Amino acid sequence: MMFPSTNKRDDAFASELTASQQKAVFHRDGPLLVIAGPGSGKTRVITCRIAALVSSGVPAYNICAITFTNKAADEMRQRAFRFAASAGAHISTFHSLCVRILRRYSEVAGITPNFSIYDDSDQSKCVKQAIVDCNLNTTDFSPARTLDAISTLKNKLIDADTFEKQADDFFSKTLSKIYSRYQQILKDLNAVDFDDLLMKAAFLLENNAAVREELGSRYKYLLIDEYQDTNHAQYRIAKALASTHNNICVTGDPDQSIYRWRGADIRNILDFEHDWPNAVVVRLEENFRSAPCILEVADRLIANNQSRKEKRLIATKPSAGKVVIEPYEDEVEEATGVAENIRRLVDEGVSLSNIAIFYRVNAQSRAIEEAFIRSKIPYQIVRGVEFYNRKEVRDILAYLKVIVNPADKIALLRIINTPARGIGKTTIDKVQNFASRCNIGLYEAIRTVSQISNIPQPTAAKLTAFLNMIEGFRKNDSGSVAEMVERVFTDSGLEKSLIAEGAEGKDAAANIEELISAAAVYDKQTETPSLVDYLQQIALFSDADAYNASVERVALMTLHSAKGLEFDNVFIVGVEEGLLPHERSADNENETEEERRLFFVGITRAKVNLFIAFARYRQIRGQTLRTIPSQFLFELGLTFSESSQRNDTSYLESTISNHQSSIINNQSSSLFNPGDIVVHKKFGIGTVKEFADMGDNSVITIAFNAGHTKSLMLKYAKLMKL
DNA sequence: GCGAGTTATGTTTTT
DNA sequence: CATAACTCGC
Repeated sequence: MMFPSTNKRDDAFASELTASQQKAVFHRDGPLLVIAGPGSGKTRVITCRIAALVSSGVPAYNICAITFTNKAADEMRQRAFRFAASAGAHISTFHSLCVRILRRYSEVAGITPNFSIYDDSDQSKCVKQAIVDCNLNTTDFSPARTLDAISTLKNKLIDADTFEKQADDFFSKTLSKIYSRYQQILKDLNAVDFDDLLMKAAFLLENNAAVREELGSRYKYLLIDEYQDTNHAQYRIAKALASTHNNICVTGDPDQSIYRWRGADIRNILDFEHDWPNAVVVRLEENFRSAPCILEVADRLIANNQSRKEKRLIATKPSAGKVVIEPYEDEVEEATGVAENIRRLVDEGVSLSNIAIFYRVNAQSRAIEEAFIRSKIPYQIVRGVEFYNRKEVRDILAYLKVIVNPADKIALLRIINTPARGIGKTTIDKVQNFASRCNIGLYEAIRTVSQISNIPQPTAAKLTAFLNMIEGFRKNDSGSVAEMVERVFTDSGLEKSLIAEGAEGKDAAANIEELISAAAVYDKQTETPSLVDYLQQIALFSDADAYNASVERVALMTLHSAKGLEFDNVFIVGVEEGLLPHERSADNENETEEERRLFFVGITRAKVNLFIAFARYRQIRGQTLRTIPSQFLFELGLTFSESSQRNDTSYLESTISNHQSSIINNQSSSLFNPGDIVVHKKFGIGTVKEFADMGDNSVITIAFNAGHTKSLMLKYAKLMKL
């Protein structure tokens, strides 16, 4: 059988395709479910499948592959398109596909194609407004929780009208009001949030047969990777797209489902056979990635999940590599230890690009970074959205948004006086009042500023000048995004104001230069570049998209971003109760199981060596806290010391031994005894020197590890005993 | 209208 | 602790 070549690695791989892999790759028509463990080559199977379909006569144009991140899409495109005939297949994420569909069928979808895509800070502003508009206050209705509830509804494809009908209790009724108002606000601003993209596309496909059939015959073969992490909206989109041809192929691993909190519904993959009765099921349980010892611990760990179908990980690699659990005293030593391990690996000839550090929360990256800077280890933090969240970048993007979509009031308010041009709060309020009285948008109101009676002439002139500037940008849109960014930067006065700021502004200006280069890359890579398309694309960027595998740097990322990647050497840090599993999932068994899957995902990224680290003390939000090793560590079936080898407990023992006699004498007669280790909210950890139990008036003397000794009134001191 | 300084507040993971 | 929101003086 001739096998289409995709890339070198795939060639080698193809010549030794297992029987199951062949079955999946060469399956032609009808539904196909690939249940595939980590490292089983499931993404490669999809890539090969695209090529196989093409070589069996299916035009690439008729193939649509959906990946989890833009990065994964890029990679798949690159590999699939090595087999030239595959070029033209549509490969993207669900969200990007929806943007494309909504733009193409904007009229039917009831949306203007230049819509803004709102990120969570924009969303938060809109929902706050919605809450206020409903005569509620944001203390009773927390914007974050409200947004969460709305997001959950949208992911289930329950729109505001439907929810209004089913809301029966007070809370639901209130939420329903906010939801409706929030949607109205978004509509007025010609904006959508992430969930709207899916919801609107799903409704469009379901309610409009013509669109559904047109897209169904365009995408005759639908392939979806990471299917275990799709939500209900994505499920319905997939179902609608595949309803005419039934050629749907999904791959996934229920054990790697880590986005339930975001609406991912594991039933999508579990019920696939039920949904598509004649589905062919292929299981890929062989693992071609990791050393047997790594798979062994992964297997033992995941076996602790109750709600799971048993699945084995079959090792195919020869024995090599190791798994170690390393205890450290605190997060600084942990980071230093990781750095030392890396130095050792480098001495053995390991390339930095073969090393990754995973952590549960982004805040953990700081200690690691500091250690790497000290040890001069080059690293890259995989946080793509961070760049686009910088103030100066957001400012420029807000200009672009207004140029594309003047109805975008959030963006307009951001730039109307940035840089300062004499349009202050009072003026803006006046224009806003006028706008709402006339029932027009803010931008339109500025256009008719002469009609606003109480704005003084000089201020009106400033508003008009601002408007003319934006209109000027709009008229001179050549299509090149880089050119536009550059023009906006200089003509808006932002460049000037940054230069005036001095050193800090210089950094900011450098970031804009970077933005211009990035835009230039976009211009070059896109067939018909446009500002609208550019803005809608970058709105969908994720952290994982920033990972650059080709640079000689250690990669630092969250466990979530690690999905789909692999490294020879993996470090997972902070494996402690409260962090992994995260404290917010402690009271819920389902959530604890998801945390376990997250750890499982992290572990199975490692090809050769796996280093798992935890610290006995950790600074969390400025407080040093005593930690407990994660329950997951004990589930790995390895032996490990619970105290750090380096310092052992000397740090504690030295303080305790000074007071040993008093401990014995006093027994535990009172609340606190000399020698007790306590934590103070502000001063951190310390040792009790003296304690006189006088009920409400007790005074306690503590020698804090920070160096000072303090006597505190017990009733105010809020101490925690360790 | 502007910006510095202060105070409140919220803290997981992300398309 | 880190950032956002807010106050107050210029």
